[in-house]
Amino acid sequence: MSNIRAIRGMNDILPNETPAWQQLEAVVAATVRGYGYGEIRLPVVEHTELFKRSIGEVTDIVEKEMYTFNDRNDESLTLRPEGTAGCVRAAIQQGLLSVPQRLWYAGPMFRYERPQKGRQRQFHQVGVEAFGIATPDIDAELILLSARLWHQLGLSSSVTLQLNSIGSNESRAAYRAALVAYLAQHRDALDADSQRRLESNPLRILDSKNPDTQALLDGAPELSEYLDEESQADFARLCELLTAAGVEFDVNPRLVRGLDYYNKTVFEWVTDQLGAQGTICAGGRYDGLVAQLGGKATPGIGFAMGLERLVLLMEEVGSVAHDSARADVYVIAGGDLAHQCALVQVERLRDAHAGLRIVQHVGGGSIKSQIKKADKSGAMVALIWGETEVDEGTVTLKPLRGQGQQLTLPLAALPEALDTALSVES
RNA sequence: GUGGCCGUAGCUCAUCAGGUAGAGCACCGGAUUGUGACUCCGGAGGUGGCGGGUUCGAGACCCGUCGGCCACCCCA
Repeated sequence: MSNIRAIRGMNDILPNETPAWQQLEAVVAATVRGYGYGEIRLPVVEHTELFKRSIGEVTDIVEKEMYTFNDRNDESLTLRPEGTAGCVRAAIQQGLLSVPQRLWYAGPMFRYERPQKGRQRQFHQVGVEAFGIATPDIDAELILLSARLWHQLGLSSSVTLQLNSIGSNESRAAYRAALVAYLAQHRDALDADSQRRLESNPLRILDSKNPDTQALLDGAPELSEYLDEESQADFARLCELLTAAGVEFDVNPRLVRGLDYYNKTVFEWVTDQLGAQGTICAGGRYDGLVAQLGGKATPGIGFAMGLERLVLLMEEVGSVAHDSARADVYVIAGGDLAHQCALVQVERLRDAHAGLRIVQHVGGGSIKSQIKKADKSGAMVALIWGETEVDEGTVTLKPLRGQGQQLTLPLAALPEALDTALSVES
């Protein structure tokens, strides 16, 4: 019958792709460390209720994109569609919020969406969250951190920062009413999706891609006119700090968020090099979320970035440092006895040369075919044990790149000879 | 959930008025006795995504289904 395939939208990341991921992950880990953020590791599965209460009941994520199921105890569980909710839950539950906290995490997220470029059903995010700091200096810090990441990854010239403030819940509610009032007068001019959102989530109409809808919005009330004083002041301060730090940004008054918990600062890093899924990183403030999930009122702010999209972008701009070699040294043996002898010596070599990639040929075959494998492995040198070498207690060192000469030497001389061979050839 | 394009060897792709498939790369072996890269020779590998239909006959036409890509939508 037909073979079992991976689940749609849940991709294998193959050995030729993992170096880019490792590169990305290493840069992220080093950068967040440099800002004093601590890593937190969170479950992939949470109570469904957590996401309903944080993301919002009427969002698309909760309504139609979550992997929700009942466990054997008949409890409704959900594969996390994003990381902030779980992070906040853990911070409350583990009592991390009595002092300001800077946290980060990485891992797979799950959303039932139609797969396309830069969008899959299991995808990976890195999230960075800061709790207990209400002032906009932390907003600036997070954005500077993200900007540094792009710099480290060679992506700075490929991304731009979109910035906005969506204000307090009260000011946003007032704006929402005004927007609905305006759009309701022009209901017929709205596209079908926007008409539907008029009831469910009118602010989302602001970032509609429909040109007619966007044109209609030109005459609509502006969110910025409804901002409360504090939000205005904080946003101005944030802009000031970013400018002082030399971070360029575009204020986009129609930038909103698809998750309900955001307030005040929202931002997105976008690129035009990935097609339709151009947001590589997005976040904002969520001052009400901790209290909403049962914790003591604590301000919060954070962002998440999509690792698949970042890897795509890194490949797009050629900032992936790929080295095709899988080995530094390839070990060849002629016959079982020689293989056994080589096996022992190679383990000693690994003791002495930690970090060196030593691949020992297995599965037999002629010396010729083994040398072919050695060549294809990308190794700089081959070590050969044949009958002669075993009898004489020697080993043959054959350089595979450059014009070094092959030589047979006593085992005791091998470590040093290997060092020189590798340093000369590299 | 909607739409467009697509689904032939491991990979990239071809072929043909519909008559039961080919190339390049990769892989394996050989070109005298234990030595790669270049070259030459040879070999293996496909129930043409899956199921049904039309036909004397289908990979080629039709329908369905699954999958892929892109876009809508959504969002990281």
